[in-house]
Amino acid sequence: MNDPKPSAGLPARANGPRVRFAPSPTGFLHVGSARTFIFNWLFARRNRGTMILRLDDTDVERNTEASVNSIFEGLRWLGLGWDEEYKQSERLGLHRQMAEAIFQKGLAYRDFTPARSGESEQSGAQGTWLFNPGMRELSHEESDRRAAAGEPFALRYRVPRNSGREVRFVDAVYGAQAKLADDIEDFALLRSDGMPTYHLASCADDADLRISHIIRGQDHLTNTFKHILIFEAAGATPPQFAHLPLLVAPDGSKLSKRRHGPVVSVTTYRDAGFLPEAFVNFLCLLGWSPKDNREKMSREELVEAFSLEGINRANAVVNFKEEDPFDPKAVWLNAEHIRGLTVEDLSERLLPIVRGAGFDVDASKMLKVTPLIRERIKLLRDVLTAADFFFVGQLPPYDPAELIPQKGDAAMALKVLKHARDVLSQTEFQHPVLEEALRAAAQDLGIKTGQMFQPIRVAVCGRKNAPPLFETLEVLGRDTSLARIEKALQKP
RNA sequence: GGCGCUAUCGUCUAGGGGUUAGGACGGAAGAUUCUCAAUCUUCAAACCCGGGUUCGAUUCCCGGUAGCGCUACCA
Repeated sequence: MNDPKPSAGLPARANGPRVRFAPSPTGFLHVGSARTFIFNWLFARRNRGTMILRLDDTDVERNTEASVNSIFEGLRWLGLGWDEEYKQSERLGLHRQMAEAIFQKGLAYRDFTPARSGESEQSGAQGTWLFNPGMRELSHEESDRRAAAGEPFALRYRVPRNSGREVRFVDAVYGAQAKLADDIEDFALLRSDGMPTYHLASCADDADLRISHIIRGQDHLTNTFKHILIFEAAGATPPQFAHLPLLVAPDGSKLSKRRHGPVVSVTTYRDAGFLPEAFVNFLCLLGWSPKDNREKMSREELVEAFSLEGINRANAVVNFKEEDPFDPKAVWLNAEHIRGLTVEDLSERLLPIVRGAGFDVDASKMLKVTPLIRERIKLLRDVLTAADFFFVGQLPPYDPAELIPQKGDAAMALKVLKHARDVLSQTEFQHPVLEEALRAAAQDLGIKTGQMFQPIRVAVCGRKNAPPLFETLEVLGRDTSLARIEKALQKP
């Protein structure tokens, strides 16, 4: 059921770049992860490369099936697809092989120190735990003996000490990077239960899958030095790296479910009525720019314009508020994309939402309502508040005072509605005809058109702000319109 | 603490040794209009600080500050 979907865009070339999105299934699909996926996908499509989805599920403790489902659900909604799919937990043999090879070369050592219990870390307030000489310098004999005796151990990379060695790489976004090996700790390759760590598994798979470009969050920028060391120890050529600035909350902190709630989950945007293409567009503009002032861009335009050079280096704020959970620009872009949809397309997307809310509406009715609200909704779900009166038999109660027109009184409202009833009962319910008839009616009564239309609008829609009156009447039809006017006549 | 990264309007960003520092969202005002929306016009709004280099720095260099990241047998 989780089959990779065929990707859109140019077909991949056999010798094109290979990129991967490698989420760890420990939660729902995060907006930051979605953006990373999108940038990888864009890069792959732009360069006729291959997009790979790899579940980095080596943390048995925290992985959940629900999370795997949530990630697929989110990715499916984005509708971008991928070409190959792997699960890290099914490749453990490969990881252990690489660990063993590194160990055989003497570039890693067994660490018999018992694992630190979760909380009690933060030990060396004075300095970093770079390495433990006792374990690092353990003799082969003793190391073998203790291992043979079944004592558990973690396998650690033997990072060069006092060698003056600098580990370097060139990041496509952040430029030349260098770090003294002395500042890199002896990180773990294998846990004492034999499971590979993220660093090992990730590098082993990247090498094995012939990943050419690693495009991922900037939180991995400093980890990359360790990865270079691993690739080197395994005799593999490191891929190219491109780190992405992070998405952060308005206060600059990183987005977290606990602190910021559902706005960090992709499904929240889907459920609120974002168009996937608008959401993708929005995310692209966070930390990347086409540099030509374009904002609204289609998928094709994004693919065409995308390049690593356009990626920015500073973190980007997702500008949400407590009262206003979505970034205003995301909402605006969504409205922009909605307006760009054909009536048929929009109507089809609206229908399930309207039905889901309990309204009994058929496709042809929806198709007639859609053009009246297309420019009035920002999120798909807005259809429920913008067009509800089209879908109900009876209007919910409203304040009769609303029927009174500007600079008018209850008597005028009454006069207008009575006249409207008479006119509408013998007018063809068709937009231009209705307009002509009602304008004439206003003239008859010697009032302004606004004063004429407003009471009718409220009587028929139950509110002051609504789509244009004549189109609305046409869609509503004579029976419903007259019944509602009749009902309004009982009110004041 | 150590190491690394970053710094242009409130937010997303363009730019780059000499510019009226550009665009967009949001905000304000106005036009249009049967209300709302859409659309159009206008306005307010920014180069973190301090030193250099230079005839000239927002731009280049250094320092500071602030923010973020890594510093787990998480990823």
